[in-house]
Amino acid sequence: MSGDADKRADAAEMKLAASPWKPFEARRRERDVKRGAVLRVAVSLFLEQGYDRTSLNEVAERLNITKPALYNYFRSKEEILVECYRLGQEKAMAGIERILAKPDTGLVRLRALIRHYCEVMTLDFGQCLVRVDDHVLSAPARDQVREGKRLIDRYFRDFLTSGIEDGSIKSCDVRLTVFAITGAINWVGHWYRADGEMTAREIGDTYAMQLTGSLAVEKT
Amino acid sequence: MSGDADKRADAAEMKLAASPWKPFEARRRERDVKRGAVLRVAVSLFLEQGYDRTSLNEVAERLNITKPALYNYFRSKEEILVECYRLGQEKAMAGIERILAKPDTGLVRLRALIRHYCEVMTLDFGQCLVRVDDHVLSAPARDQVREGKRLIDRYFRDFLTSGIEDGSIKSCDVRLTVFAITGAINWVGHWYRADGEMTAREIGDTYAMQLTGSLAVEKT
Amino acid sequence: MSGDADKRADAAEMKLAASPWKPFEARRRERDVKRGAVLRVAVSLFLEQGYDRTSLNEVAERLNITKPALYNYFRSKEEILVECYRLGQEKAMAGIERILAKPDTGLVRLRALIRHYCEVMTLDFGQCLVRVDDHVLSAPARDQVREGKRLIDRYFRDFLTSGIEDGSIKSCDVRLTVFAITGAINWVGHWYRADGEMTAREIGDTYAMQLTGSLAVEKT
Amino acid sequence: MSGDADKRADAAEMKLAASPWKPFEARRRERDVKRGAVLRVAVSLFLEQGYDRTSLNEVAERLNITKPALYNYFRSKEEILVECYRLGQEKAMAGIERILAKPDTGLVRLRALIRHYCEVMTLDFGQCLVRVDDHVLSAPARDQVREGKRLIDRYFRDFLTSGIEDGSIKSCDVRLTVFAITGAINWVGHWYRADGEMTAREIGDTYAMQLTGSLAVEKT
DNA sequence: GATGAATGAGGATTCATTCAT
DNA sequence: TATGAATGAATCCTCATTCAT
Repeated sequence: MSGDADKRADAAEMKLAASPWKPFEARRRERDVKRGAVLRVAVSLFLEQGYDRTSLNEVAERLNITKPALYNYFRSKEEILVECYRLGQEKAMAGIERILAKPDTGLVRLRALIRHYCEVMTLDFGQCLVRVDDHVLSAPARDQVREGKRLIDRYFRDFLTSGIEDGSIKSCDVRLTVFAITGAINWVGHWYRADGEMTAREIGDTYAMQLTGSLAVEKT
Repeated sequence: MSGDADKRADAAEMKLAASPWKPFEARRRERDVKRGAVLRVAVSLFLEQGYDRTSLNEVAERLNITKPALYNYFRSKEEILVECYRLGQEKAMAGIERILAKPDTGLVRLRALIRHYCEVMTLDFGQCLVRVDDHVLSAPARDQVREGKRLIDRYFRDFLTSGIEDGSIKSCDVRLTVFAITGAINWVGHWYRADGEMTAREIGDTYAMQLTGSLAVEKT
Repeated sequence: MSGDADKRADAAEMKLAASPWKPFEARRRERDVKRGAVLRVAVSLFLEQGYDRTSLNEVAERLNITKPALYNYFRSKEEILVECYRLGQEKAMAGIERILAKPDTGLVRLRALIRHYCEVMTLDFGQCLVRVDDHVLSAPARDQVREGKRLIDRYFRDFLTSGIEDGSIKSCDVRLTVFAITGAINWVGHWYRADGEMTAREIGDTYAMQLTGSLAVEKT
Repeated sequence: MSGDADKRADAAEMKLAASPWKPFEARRRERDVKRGAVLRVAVSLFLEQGYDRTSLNEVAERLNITKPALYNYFRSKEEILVECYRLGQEKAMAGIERILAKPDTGLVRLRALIRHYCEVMTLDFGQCLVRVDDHVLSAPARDQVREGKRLIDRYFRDFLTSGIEDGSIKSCDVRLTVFAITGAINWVGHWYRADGEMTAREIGDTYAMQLTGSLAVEKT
């Protein structure tokens, strides 16, 4: 029965026994796990109490480590927040890439984006994007974060514009319309409760239709 | 009948009219002016840099006074912020009262409220409502502020509901719809620039129609 | 019926009517009354909360005036305290002078002083002497106050010494004995309560005998 | 039998014995030493200048550290003072326990307590009990401190009472007598100078006899 | 990798005191 | 004489960050 599997286990054991240093890969993995844990705890506290009111001590305490230990994973408190923002934007971008992967009318894409973004807004990292004021960041970090936000915003605009061009969406003031849509769905990040009556999916589906209701060109 | 006594009374009245009251009134007026100036400077800095990043020193400096002088007008930094919130809410409520003053359908009222709220969102005190995270407040102050926010929200809900009842608005998920509308117009507070291409009025007019576009019952 | 009384009233009225300035004497008297009121309120607060924890604002508030008004009667907070000390010492000295006025043995005088000092310790100004730490004073003021305390202490010592000389008191370590006596009666200032079970007089009578019990030369 | 495994275990044990425990113990010890140093410096300054006039900066300066470093050892200035009080009370209680350890008449015990308490009054932490006004403490801290004072006072009362019961002390007004005794010896904390002519022991011996002179039942 | 200790910077708040009115 | 306003000084405390171990 035993065979390769056993051999591999043995090898692993020997390596472990032979050296107190875990294999390189494992160590990096472990490190990433811890980094992730810091971010999850941090973002949750930032949302709960605000960035400035959250001390690194509190973050560390919830992780059962000490404050300076955090500096093994992040260079500064600001870097932690920037990472939180980045993770939120990454989630958003992941969806956008999926949408871009297959050809569709602007309207369909816009609706898909709304649906996706609503789901992002139900995640801590997503809410971070709209609930933690980026004024707390230094100018360069703020610029970087805003650049990310602008990038996402541009897809809303692009999808709307291309929808008008391909005839799936009525002509309208693009800028104002995008603001209305993003405003409505950003707001989800403020009122959504995991234990509420609507799931992220339901909210997304509803808003996808409702927010584009008066934009869609009627199919005849 | 009259005589010396009267004369003395007259003299007193004149003196009273001329002097002891005016100074008092003037004093109070001057005080209120200064209080107002503090609030205007403060809210502007809060929006610019965030509440926690704004020190009372900065506020005082811009007013050409010293930090402790602020304590003549406010008991604490928190009280300053609470007043800013209150002023924003007051502006909103003033419009609501005007709307309530004359009878109208729910749809008309809702549109009027959107228009009005958009204008509020172009004012510093209005933007304060949506751009300064109320987590910086102590629990009791926060409760008070949130109560005010809820009050305003309720009118959106009321107008929408009564619109459905009076037939001017189509049946819909009230809660979600109100969130969409308020989200969209709260967002104005984030992107509006006084030197932008659209006036407050134009934004309000556009949103009043656009955000209710798919809700309005078509007149036949 | 009326007569002198009326005339006097008239005269008073005329003076008042004729000039807004009250007669000089009356003004000084009024001023002293107010000064006294300030001191009474102040000492009471000092005892209640400690000197440093008592702000002039509190003093003023209890008098229904404003803080700067106090500066009409005193040059500084310190002066207020110094006056309180002085009044306490004055009370003590008044008794001492009465004792010195009539010839008596050292023992009788010492007992009289104990009785008297116990009563002083039941007054606010008296308690001030032992309950308000004179460290709060500037060096010169402190020296002045301490000089006063030393003066009083010296009479305890003098009476004791002369009692030994005149044979009414047994020989003993004067310094230590005086410390024991003054310690015991100063302590009254800490525990005495006006609503307690013993009157100032009873405490004084008891201590006068008890504290000199082992000192008195038995009469045969 | 044994071999490499054993050797490794031994090595581990030695390391454990030699290093991880010692550092820990040493750390804690060092920490306690520093905490103690803070308290000694603090109490000395409190006595010298009064609590409110002593800034944490001064305390830190005398220790050659910076102000915030103090917060590694104490949570607040108040906690420092409370600890000072506690140490003083601890000294007093230690003596009381020694007295309680062996059976004796009330008179003997009372005299022993007086002797002991006099010595406590020559220590900074002891003087702190009577020279630092506890009004500077917050209500809860004050209650705690006063509870400690009451505890000690009770032993004076108990010893006196039991002395009356066992016939070693004459009947007397217990409350007033205890006040006289404690007043006299608390006062030691105010006038004692380390460089004075009497040692703590001499003062204690003298007071132990003198303050109970008129109370003791004559042995026949 | 993790810790305890220490630091420097900064901020809100209090308060005695002064001054123009 | 009394007041409102303003000030400057001082204090406690918090916190991100660093460093030796």
